[in-house]
Amino acid sequence: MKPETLNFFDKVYEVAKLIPFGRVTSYGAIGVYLGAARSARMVGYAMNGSHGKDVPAHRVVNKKGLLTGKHHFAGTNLMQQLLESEGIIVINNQIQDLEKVYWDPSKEL
DNA sequence: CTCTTGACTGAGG
DNA sequence: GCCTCAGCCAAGA
Repeated sequence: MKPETLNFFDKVYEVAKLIPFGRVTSYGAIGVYLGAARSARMVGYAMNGSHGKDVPAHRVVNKKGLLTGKHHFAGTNLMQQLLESEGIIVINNQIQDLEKVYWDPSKEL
């Protein structure tokens, strides 16, 4: 693994791991923190490799608090249940009180 | 190098 | 509120 390869994907995992319990963030927010503000899609794409790692991908949602990535989880509502187990209310694939649970790495770190 | 694919986002109808 | 379009950028074929 060359140092140059230690970039996007790994950084995404690092940030994801730093998400506090009971909080969520958006792909775009992570992208901004990584210096790739326009690469929100890449963040999500990177999450594809988050499997097998201790990356809480369920804490990463789109900017509207919508669980757009839930289809990548095993069950139909696994992602939602994981979030609810952390005290986050999710209704119809959308996070409630998003402002209260939102965590922006570019501001919190 | 070119083309396709996205777990995105914002603007417009 | 819903749907569509366009811009964005990295990785893989």
